[in-house]
Amino acid sequence: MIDLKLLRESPDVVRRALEARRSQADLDALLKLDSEKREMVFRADELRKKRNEESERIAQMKKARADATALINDMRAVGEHISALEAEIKQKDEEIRARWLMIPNIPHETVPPGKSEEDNVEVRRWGVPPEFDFEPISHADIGEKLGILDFERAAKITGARFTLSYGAGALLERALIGFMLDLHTKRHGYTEVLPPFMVNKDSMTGTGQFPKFAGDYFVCQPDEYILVPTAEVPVTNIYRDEILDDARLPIKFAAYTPCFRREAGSYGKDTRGMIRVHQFNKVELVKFCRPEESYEEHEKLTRDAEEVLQLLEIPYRVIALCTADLGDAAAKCYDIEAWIPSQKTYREISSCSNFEEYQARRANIRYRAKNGKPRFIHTLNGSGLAVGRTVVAILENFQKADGTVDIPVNLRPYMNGIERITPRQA
RNA sequence: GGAGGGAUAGCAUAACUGGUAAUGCACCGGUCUUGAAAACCGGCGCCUUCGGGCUUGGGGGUUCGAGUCCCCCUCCCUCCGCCA
Repeated sequence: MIDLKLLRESPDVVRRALEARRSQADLDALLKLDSEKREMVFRADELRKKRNEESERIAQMKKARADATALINDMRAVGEHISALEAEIKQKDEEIRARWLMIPNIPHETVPPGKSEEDNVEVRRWGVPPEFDFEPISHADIGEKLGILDFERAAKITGARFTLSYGAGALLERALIGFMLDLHTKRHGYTEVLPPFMVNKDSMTGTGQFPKFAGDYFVCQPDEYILVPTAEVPVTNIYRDEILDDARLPIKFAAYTPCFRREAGSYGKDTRGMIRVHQFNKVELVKFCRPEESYEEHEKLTRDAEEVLQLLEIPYRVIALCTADLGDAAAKCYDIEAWIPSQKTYREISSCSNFEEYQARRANIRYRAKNGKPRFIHTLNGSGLAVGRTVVAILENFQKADGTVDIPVNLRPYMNGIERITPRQA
């Protein structure tokens, strides 16, 4: 949610920012509704002022045992007028909020301008893609040959785009979750949190998924709870409608959750394997910090996520998303992409965003600043990392000609000492 | 699922038969001071066209006027039932 006052006072600044993201949000309609509502609020306030004054007189008259009937009748009419105005204001407010919630965030000045994802900018690269003296195969093929991944039966149990893991495959997921959580809590100072895996609509609205992208998620009937698409939603909403103490900032959480996404509109993309699935595991990093610190914290958060890949010896690059590719809620975003040998390209494995006040305004998360006034906090988050895609990266980058897969050295303690995955004896 | 109790500002506590939210602590600014504490003054939730208006978990209703009376909902607590 952007600052309405900014829109009111500098509409052109907002307009240019939204043009940079190729947004079609109707700012004029919102501005018109806003000024109409403000006019009505002013009129209602004047009437309330009158009613407050006259009510006080009625009380005095009654105390003096004088007849207040005429005044009471007058005030009845004023009360009806106020009620009518209030109903109009409420309706106007709903229209305003509906439009307001659809307006994306304003990109930060350091975000590269662009027309499409083609204009994203590579910021840095780490590691060298491995050379193979054989043709590397996909993680799906590797996993099935090793007997640790079973997409056919996953489809039987549930449907397309689900994963079923056995033995070392299942252990690998669990090991990565533990490895990532330990790294972020012990070395990067995050507090581990295990949130609910279902959330309500207010939480989805708070972080920006609702109402604009409501079709992208799984909703449980009849309660209408939503399966979390990312831990960002439950964890950011921990402090919804709260005012945080300045001394506690920044607050840093690391959370493991499964993530559930409908992946509507991605038919035909990544149909095989576990790159794009309806349910995957992820360790998410979430920060709440003071506005003046959020860009420094954003860089740090990105480095925290990168370190996972470095310790796992997986080559990657960091991309700064351009204005056209930025998610609606983000002011700035880095994607981290891991090298995927079978596709001979880098694929997204983490997305690290600074939302500035956008989510805080929606979720009403504030902190008490040094001057004593409550201010909107800045929220950030990033995958640290997507576990399923990390499994993909390990299987593919560490594959051997004989079909076995080495386990990165730093992960072995979490793999019960296993150094290499060999075919499972079913 | 059933029965009962509760929700007031960051926290804690008030508000006769309805009369327009009081007080303490914490915090911020100021006065005073070498500095600090104490004391005192102001602020301490939101909006404002700067006149004011709104705010007692949320939403309706009654009333000239609702923290207070009525209805619905949410959450928390206690007990019963069910359950991993």
